Amino acid sequence: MGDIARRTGKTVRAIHLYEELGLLNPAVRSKGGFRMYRGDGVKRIEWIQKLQDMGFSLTEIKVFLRVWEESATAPKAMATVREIFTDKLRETRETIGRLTRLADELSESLAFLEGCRSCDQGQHQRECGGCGRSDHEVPLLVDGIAKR
Amino acid sequence: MGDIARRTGKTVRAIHLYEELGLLNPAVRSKGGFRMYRGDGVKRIEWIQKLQDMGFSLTEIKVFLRVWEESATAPKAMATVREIFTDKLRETRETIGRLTRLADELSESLAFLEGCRSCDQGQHQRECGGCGRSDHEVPLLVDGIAKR
DNA sequence: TATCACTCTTACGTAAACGTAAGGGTTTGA
DNA sequence: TCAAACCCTTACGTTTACGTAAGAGTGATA
Repeated sequence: MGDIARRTGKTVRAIHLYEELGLLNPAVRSKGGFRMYRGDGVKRIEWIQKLQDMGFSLTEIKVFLRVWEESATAPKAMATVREIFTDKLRETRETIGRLTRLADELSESLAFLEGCRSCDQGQHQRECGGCGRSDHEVPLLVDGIAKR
Repeated sequence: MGDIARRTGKTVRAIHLYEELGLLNPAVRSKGGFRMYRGDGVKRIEWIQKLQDMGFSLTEIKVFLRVWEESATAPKAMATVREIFTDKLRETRETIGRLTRLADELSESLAFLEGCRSCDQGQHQRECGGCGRSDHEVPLLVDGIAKR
């Protein structure tokens, strides 16, 4: 157990949870009741991890597996998987787009803040945003700070 | 109140929460005790929203504001802001990188799944992953499903 | 066989960001 | 002035993905 936990970077508790939720089939037990995992288990846990990274919740993963199990034939099963992955791919790309725009905003704000380097040491913080030192408008990310 | 809530897309409860947390200064009240907001308030809420989108928690935003308020001089205040934004920009780019890699994996998996279209209607789902129809290895995203 | 590190089950705890309900005033427009 | 639509405060509820503690058994090693 601790073995697989270390190898997957998950805690023992987390792995127990996955089993409780039905994401991971109960492992073979030693006579004493200890869980004994093999490669399959590790792969499944890494799979779960990847889906989590992509933004799937454990509940969604559960549904994923149920749908899979309920698909009788192979082509149907894989068609379902394709559908799920296609959706997630679109979603992931949207997220990347949003984050890219936010990164751009951050860059712009940082560029604006460069102008603050030439500000008087004596200026009080409350003057920020109203100094008129820059030609550009104060970006929302900066302006929002000074607002009450 | 409902007015500003609609305009920012937040719920009344959320805005109350921001005030409770000290992210939003208590608004001017009507004689009856109703909160009356103006442009500043809206801007602040939009600012909070943007930071949330970038992955700041409300607690982090709180710290952000406290640090700002404690910076006596304007140049110091803005230097702090630069630092926070620089960190977040790096972090955001890392996230974009991770998501991009995941999107690539999704694409690969989808490409692999294309091969499943030519699968026999009669094949049972349990055969999936072991059909040998593809030259490529089964990607983890697909292989993990069949693992127990 | 004694021991020490592990593991088991059970079950309550936690942080985030609100949701929701209760009981009771406030605005405003007809 | 009356009703409908809002808003106020207080406070408990909700979901997610585990964390943590308790009490007890297990495995491997010396």
